Amino acid sequence: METGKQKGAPLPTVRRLPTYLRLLRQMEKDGREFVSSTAIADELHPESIQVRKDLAVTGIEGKCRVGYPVSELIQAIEEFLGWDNTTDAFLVGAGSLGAALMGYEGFERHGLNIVAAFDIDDAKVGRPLRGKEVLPLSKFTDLARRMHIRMGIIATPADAAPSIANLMVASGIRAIWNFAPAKIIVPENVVVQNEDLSSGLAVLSRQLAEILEKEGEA
Amino acid sequence: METGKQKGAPLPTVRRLPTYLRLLRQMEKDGREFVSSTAIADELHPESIQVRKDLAVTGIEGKCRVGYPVSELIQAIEEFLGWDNTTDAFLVGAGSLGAALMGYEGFERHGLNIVAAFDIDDAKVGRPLRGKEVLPLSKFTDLARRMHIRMGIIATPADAAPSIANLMVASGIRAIWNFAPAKIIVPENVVVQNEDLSSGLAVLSRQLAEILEKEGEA
DNA sequence: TAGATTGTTAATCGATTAACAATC
DNA sequence: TAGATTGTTAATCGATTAACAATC
Repeated sequence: METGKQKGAPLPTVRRLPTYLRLLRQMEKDGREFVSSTAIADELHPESIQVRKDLAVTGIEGKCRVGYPVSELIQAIEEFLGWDNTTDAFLVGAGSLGAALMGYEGFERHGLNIVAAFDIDDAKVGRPLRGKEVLPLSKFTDLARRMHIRMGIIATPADAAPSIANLMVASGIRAIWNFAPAKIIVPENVVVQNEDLSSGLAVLSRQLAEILEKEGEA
Repeated sequence: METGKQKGAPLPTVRRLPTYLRLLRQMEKDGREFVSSTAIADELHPESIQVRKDLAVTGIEGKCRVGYPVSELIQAIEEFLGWDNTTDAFLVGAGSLGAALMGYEGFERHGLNIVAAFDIDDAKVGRPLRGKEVLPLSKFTDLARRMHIRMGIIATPADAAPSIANLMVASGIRAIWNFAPAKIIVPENVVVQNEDLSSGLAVLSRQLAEILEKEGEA
């Protein structure tokens, strides 16, 4: 019996896998059967050694002088990420961000299927959002239980996020994708991925300030 | 004369600064004048030492037995990130993601002002998006030059992203916030921040798969 | 065979965490 | 003073990169 998270693949590796997957699918479509780590690196990062280390987590072995079998690699990455089966998800917050997420075509390729959207605002309930009816929040728990929903997406304003998270946990949700800039607290057996836009903007703003500063000096 | 990026603050620290900023602004509103690293850590992460290390990059010194001056810290973080002045940005791609970004209220607090949206699709041009008219892509360069726009946001489908990036660079844009899942190539004096949703989803999916697997075994 | 490529083992690098002296 | 808190210096940890033997 293990306690805590048993060390699997490094997190940065997991984050890079979707990029490999995208490239590999393109290559498969182009009829390519094998690809070397250097060929992948040429397209994505400069270092092939990182590609080999990353791909090692899938368990797929490459062939000397030939490279990795493209189709097997695709399958293995999908399986590793749990993207080989579709995961149904409920989304809360039928605002513009919610609409964008509902409409994102890429998710189906990632095994994600947002089956329903909920909102606490009666004005939004009942109206269709991206072809699906927006449901009242009061129906969340019952539906989530009946449909065995495991994943929840929070696209509400920040102040609503903590209580929505509680609702999700109470409804049997085990993974929460949180787009609200708020801390949410969940039990040990629930996982959270925070998607905070301001982090990325901070990095970009800082870098922009740096290059402009440098040029100002020069 | 330095070549390459001169080592500033660690990237993870920069990514955490907006979270501190949010908390500090709340505390300022509550009338708090000083805050200790342990008090911040209690709200955000478990370790106060990381807070102290992170805040050190701002140059603000705390007082023993008292903590850090809240208002000074807010100002210093804003200045560090270049959020003390407003940055005007152009957005390309007037789809649902573009609409969500245009409408995100949080950006004004981060010194970001999306002043115009562009689209290559004539059907979208002319119609208002979040209160601003959508302009034809053909006007991008001229307007960007005249308004001295430094930041561009790509919210187009993946296949359009590389050429939009080229357009932005040619128009004097120096920082690109890329929401399309595509690699874009820019010259050395331009910075890019890729915001790839699939990375976050990969982490979440993998973790969900792990906990469900673990329970299945148990 | 020669050479390209993988995968393993070791070295480096950077960030986090720990220890502790300094200070009010 | 005693104790809380900072900031510095050192230790640990984890990821990336390098070196190189194994293989086809």
